[in-house]
Amino acid sequence: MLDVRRLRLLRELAHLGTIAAVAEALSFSPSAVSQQLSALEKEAGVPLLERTGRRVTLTPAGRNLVRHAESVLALLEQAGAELAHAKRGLAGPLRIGTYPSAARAIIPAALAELAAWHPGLEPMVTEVDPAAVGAALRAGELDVALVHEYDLVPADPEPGLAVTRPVFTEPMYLAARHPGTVAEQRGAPWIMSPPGTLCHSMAVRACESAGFAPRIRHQIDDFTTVLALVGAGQGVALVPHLGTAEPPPGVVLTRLPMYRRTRAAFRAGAGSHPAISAFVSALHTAVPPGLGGGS
Amino acid sequence: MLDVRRLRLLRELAHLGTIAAVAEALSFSPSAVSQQLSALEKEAGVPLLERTGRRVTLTPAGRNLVRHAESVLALLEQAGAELAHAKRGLAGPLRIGTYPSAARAIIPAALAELAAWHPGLEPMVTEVDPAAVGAALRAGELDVALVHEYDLVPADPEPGLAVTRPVFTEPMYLAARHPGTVAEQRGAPWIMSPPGTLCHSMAVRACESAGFAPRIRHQIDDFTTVLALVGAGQGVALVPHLGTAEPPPGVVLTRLPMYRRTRAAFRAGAGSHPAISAFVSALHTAVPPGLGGGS
DNA sequence: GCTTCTCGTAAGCTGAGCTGATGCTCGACG
DNA sequence: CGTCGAGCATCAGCTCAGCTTACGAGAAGC
Repeated sequence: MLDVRRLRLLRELAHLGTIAAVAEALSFSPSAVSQQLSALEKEAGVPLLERTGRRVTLTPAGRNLVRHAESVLALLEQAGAELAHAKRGLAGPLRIGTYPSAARAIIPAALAELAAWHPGLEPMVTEVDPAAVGAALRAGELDVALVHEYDLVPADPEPGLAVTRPVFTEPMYLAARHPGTVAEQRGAPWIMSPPGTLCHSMAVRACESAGFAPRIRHQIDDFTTVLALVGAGQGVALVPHLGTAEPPPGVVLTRLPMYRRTRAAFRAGAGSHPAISAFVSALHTAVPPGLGGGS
Repeated sequence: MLDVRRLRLLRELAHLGTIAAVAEALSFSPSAVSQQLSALEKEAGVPLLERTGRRVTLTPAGRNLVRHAESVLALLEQAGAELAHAKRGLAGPLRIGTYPSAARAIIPAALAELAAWHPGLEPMVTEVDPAAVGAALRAGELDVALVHEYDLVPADPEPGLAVTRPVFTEPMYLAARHPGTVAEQRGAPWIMSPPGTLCHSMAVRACESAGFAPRIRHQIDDFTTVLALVGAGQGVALVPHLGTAEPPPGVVLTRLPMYRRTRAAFRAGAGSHPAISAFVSALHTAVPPGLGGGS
């Protein structure tokens, strides 16, 4: 019988690419991961890893095994969730990951709602880098996390994870010193999130679909700072609704026909976990009027 | 994350009823099983076992968890099977369980067939009590086993196991000193297998459906002995075709409109294991003409 | 009442699996 | 072309999960 702990390591390897990263994610030493994967190969009887250069790649048999591992882990997750259903009175820690603007705008109300219904639950919120959310969920460091996606940036579903329908949908705004459209900002300096983030891709694609490549001057992630810079005449930016609370004087927001959708993500199979579904309903209740769920 | 080894113990407990039996089946000490199940309950956070008198029963939550455990174990089995597919050249041991008459009649030819196609395979045949076959398969002592069922005795599908379509179907015969029907043997002494066996239930029900309760004189399992007793005038009996090779002088066999079907059984998920499917095809090829597969 | 069967607990030991150190190989860079 | 760093494998050593053995308690059967 294949060892599930080892299958988990293999799955992480498939996602993270290197043994060192797997070790980092699960807080082991790389040596331990290497040993366990060797043991897994031995019990499989088939080579699963291939040393290519100074990294390892999965063989086709390995990738196939990862597919099965995903199913097994999801099933175990589901079993755990049903077990939690049987418990009377939800209790214990619930580790929540979120991105900054949601943390400010939605999370407090959602936690209050959650505490009202399930006083035994101990929610623990962590602000996490959206890019690392998947790994943190899979590694078991988080139970549920808020993730977002943009109209222009298709969110590829991460294997091993599942998401809810959108919890809320915000319109995007062009933040500038005067009202206008994106196309009219062809020559203006832009303020964007650092490359590699979803926000960055979204803004670049918005400009491209308006027919130009943006001239990027500042790379800032925090929308409050972004708006301050816009107010200081340093450029223009795209900000989602949650980032527009109290715009500084001089900043004009023009609503655009673009949206950012926020969903809750969790390990596949954990969707029926009572604590997670309770949190998701609390989220839905806590959404400020005007930001309907959308689909 | 729930521990799969422990889930396996829980599943065995659901089937076998007592911790001692589980320990026996998996060659542990009862203490070890008890400890592991306690640990499982602790990580589940819900009571799974209930002490009732001097045994334990599963709580509803426990039974539900067993359902999930079955799925997980089947999935792991399937993953192992696909892994074996990736191996070039089937090799290694294949532990086969069988009941006596099949062992004599079918197994030798099937093994020859199997060896011709897969010389690397090392089949190991064990004659096992049909009642214990399920436990032996689940405990991993056997990989595949021949099991049979009778027209009159519905075989309830054992959870955690799967069976093939019938490999062959034998007619049943009435063995007596003179040709005749079952109904005509109302007053005769009967020779049957010991109570608790499928053969026994089958014979009793055959008599009942002919309108009488049989007078049982001898309880013998081995069909060669049974026929010898019939020849010695000790009674009449029902024997399947495979039990009728070389009937002793004086014994007359009358074919009945009743059948015994033989199938191969294995752990759920293992049906796609190449060694098992190879054995099953070898079985089909080795079936003597006249005993078509049936359905 | 005594025996027998069952499960649970305690104590002690063994081995799976972890860490940390070391060495090798491959790619990047001056 | 040599050096350096990143990444993986291997080895030695230690720790703890989990096994066995021993014992006790409670329930059924004679």
